[in-house]
Parts: sequence; structure tokens; C-alpha cells
Amino acid sequence: MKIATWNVNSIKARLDHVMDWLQRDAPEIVCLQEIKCVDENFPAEHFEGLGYNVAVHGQKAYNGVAILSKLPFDDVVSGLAGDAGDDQARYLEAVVSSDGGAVRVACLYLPNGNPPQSEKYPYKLAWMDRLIARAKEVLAFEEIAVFAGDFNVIPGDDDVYDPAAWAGDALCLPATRERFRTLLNLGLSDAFSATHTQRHHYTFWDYQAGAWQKDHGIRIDHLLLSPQAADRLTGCRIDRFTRGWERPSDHVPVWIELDLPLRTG
DNA sequence: ATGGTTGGAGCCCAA
Repeated sequence: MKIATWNVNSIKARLDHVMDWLQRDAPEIVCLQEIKCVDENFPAEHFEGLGYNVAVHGQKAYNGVAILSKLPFDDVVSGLAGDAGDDQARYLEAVVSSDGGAVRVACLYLPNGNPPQSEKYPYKLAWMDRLIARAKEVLAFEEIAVFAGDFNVIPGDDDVYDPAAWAGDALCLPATRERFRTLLNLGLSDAFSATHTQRHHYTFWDYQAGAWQKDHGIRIDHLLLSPQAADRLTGCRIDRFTRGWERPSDHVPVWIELDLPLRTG
């Protein structure tokens, strides 16, 4: 089964792209970020027409996440625990299941955190601490689980075209990378790193300064797998071709293939 | 080139 993640930078602006991409190889589960709309305005009927069930956690203008699944799901959790005052829509979790088994999917849009001198950076770090706490809980279930999304973390210097230019950025700072490594040290595997030895594969290219044409990219969209999920991993791909489409998202889809007996219908 | 572009808001903010 295929599980994908894609920061679409507005589902309204990107609906045609997402529909075209979904019909290429029909991933069973899709995590979308930066839908930038309230739940009522999410174009669920378009995806339902392709056979997807839909869960949405949106807000006006900013952020917003959604899960599409060809299999039924339950146990939907909207929002990341640990800060009752946080009203940013950045986390959605669901358990997708069939009579062949179940997989827990967490769709996340981790805060960017720039500029680091602002209040946005401590918010990012606190959000990461909350994610670490949730990951500990999920790992204790010993289930097939996937944390997928825009992590806004450049894990290492091999994941950015110019490490020196990004060294002081909130996506690279030591406190950011330390927390990302904590997620890995809990037992989560980065699906892309687990299946590739080549470096400098990117998932985001800025709209500005011809970044795409110059391949000035960064790898910030990740799928982190529980040990039970990693045991089933057979592949991971980055669909860079969508970045060359007309009026693209600045992010491209990343997807994994798991050897799972889950069945649709 | 201390620049540049996109999206959603509503005459700037976030990325």
C-alpha cells in the first residue's frame, strides 16, 4: 500500500494538480498540509468521487491538514495534545483499517519557526516537544504507525543545497535538529534515508530567485515509521516532477510503499 | 542583486 504526504500550499489553488496526481498511481492514503481553508470549504466531494474517505482539520487562511484514505478509518484525533491554547491547525491522526490489519497515520505540519529571534521559534521547539511526547505514546502501542508531513526540519547538511547559507535558519538550527534526532532515537525511521544512499534529494524549492531552475532545494517533507511499519517498508519516492508543473506548490509529494495486506472494498 | 515569488487575506502576513 502507498502512503503519501504533500504540502499543497492551498488546496483551492492546487485542486487540479492534486486530482491529476492522485489519478497517476492512486495512493491508498494521502496526508495533505497547508490546505489553507476551513473544514466546510475543503473540496471533499472531489476526493470522495475518486473513492477516498476524508478527514479535515482546517482553519482560515493559514495551516490546515487533511487525510484522504481509500480504506475506512476511525479514532480521528484533531490537534496535537499538550497546549490547550494552541489554535493552529497542524496535526491530524487517524487509524486506517480493513480486515487485513490497521495502520495509524499522523498528518503533521510542523511550525516553520522563522525568524529564530521571534516568538515563532520557541513555539516551534515547544511543538516539537509535544510531538515527541505523542510519538512516545504511539510507539508504546507497538503498531504499524507513520508520521507524515512537512516537518520544516532539514535533518543534515546533505539535505540542503548550501548548508552554510541555511546554518542560522530555524529549519537547521541545532535545537531543531536535536529534537528531530530525538524522534529518530525513540525508534522512528526516516523512510527516505532508510532506502537511499544518494544525498541531495529535495522536497521543497522556494518560489524565489529561480531556486527550482538552479536545484536550490531542501529536504523537509518526511515519513517517519514505527519499527512495525519500517519492517514492511519496500520503497520511498519523491515525485519531483510536480514542481515543474504550471503554478506548482513549492513542495512535492513524497510517498512510501508498505507490504501490507490491507484491502479496499 | 541583502534580492526574489506565491497564496490568502483585505491595503500586509506567512512562507
